[in-house]
Amino acid sequence: MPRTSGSKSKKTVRPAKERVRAVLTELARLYPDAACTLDHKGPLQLVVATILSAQCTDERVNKVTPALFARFPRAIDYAEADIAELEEMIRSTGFFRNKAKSIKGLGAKLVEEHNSRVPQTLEELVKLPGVGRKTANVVLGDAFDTPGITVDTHVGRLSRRLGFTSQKDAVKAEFELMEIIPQPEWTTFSHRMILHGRKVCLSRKPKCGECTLAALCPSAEL
DNA sequence: ATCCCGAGGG
DNA sequence: CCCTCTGGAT
Repeated sequence: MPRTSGSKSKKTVRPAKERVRAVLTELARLYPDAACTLDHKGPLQLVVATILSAQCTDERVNKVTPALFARFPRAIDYAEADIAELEEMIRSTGFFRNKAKSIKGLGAKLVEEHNSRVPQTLEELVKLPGVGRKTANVVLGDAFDTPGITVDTHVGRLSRRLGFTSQKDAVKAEFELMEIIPQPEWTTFSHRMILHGRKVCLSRKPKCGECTLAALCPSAEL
């Protein structure tokens, strides 16, 4: 079915290719070693850490995961976990009841349907309890080396400020970004945008004065 | 008061 | 589309 002229879907004006390239180059210079900042070993720990990271800083997640991973090393351990104990161990990350239920359900589903392994496709990952598109992309990129753009709060905000997209919807933004960012750079792009969002392009008070992307940024206020 | 690497449900 | 779930930091 062809798209009719009356479509109300908003299409972001595509940014100039040279400007996109210049932003990517500067991000690479600023954050050459950008990588996942959630402490983890292996896909299972990464999924759990990423579920915990919802509306919570990575720093705080990293404070609860050592004890958590030691207490529940395998998928079956989460599946059999006492929900109250699990809740208590992750309480400080917020949304602890939802997260505990998700993680226990995650363990159960991995055992029952995935041979206790974390699946490696977006479609399967998204069907796991507590795993949405953002979490799935993190796992694909950081555990399975599959390119993916993780549109979290930072990537969404910075992409809009940079004029890379106007979409507030994370999935729409992700698709628009995939069209302007070369695929091999999707994962590092996400990490670099997140780091820049945490250090410079802050949500409330962006530090445009000390931002080396300001000359390339249509939202910069100096 | 607002934000942090969201997801699920109505 | 909206709302709710939660604690910690600024």
